[in-house]
Amino acid sequence: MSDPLSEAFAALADPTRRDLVARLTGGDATVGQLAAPYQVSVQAISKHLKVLEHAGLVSRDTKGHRSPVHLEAEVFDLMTKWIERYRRRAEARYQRLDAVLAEMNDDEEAGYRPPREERT
Amino acid sequence: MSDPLSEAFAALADPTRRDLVARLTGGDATVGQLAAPYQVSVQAISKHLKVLEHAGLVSRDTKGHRSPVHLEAEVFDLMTKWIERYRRRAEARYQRLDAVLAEMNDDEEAGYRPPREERT
DNA sequence: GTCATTGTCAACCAATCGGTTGAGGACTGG
DNA sequence: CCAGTCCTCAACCGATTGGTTGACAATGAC
Repeated sequence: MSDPLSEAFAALADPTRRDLVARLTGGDATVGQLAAPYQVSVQAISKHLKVLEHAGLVSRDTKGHRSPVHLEAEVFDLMTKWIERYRRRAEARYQRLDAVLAEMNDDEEAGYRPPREERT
Repeated sequence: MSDPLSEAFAALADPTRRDLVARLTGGDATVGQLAAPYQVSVQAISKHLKVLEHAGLVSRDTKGHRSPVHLEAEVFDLMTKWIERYRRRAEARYQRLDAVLAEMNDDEEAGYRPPREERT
């Protein structure tokens, strides 16, 4: 996968993982505590946490087992920024089309650079 | 997949699809125009657009073929709200832990409702 | 030191995904 | 009407995903 934004979005595309994140806003928790309410195996939750961790949404105090998991705010910012940028542009185009034409022409359409690097 | 938030996040987990969205902020476009810059087949892009459409990020004027695709802002809001909610809580916990304890206790931890419905 | 608890690793499985090719449907332009 | 263009549908393929079970490493309690 490799790029941070893809990993972050993919991590939150799963309802169980979103639920884990939601519950972690209530405070750090161990894997066992986190796994308890679900019907799937502890191993499955462990995998989910690994995905969230790899995406940078969550971190662990690596002190042996029983290690608490806690939320990281940083990557949320990344996503918000991406979404907000395009959302605002989409709304702008919709609501006052001509008013934003100038802005548009600056960075879009002219000299398109293929999809390898993110249009950050 | 079924739930809107999962579909939206999953749709944006792919770099090509994010790039399509980014380009559509520059204005509506046909499938052919959208597909041109990439090296993959037109059919592949058509599939990507179907995913974006199904997620509600994009809509099409169904008038036959050569139909333009355009961005929908609404679902972006959904995602932003979800992310912002937890991001803010994560930051709050991190920066001024005790100040938010009251807020936390209101809706978390007491009476956990298993993961079927989203913790909206 | 012993032993139960906690969590991860590994192998496997069915389902989904992103891509391909091939065929065909539906407009558009003459 | 006919030809060509634009797009989608269908079938297939390899890789990834979310889940399982089983084994085992490491910590904590006594």
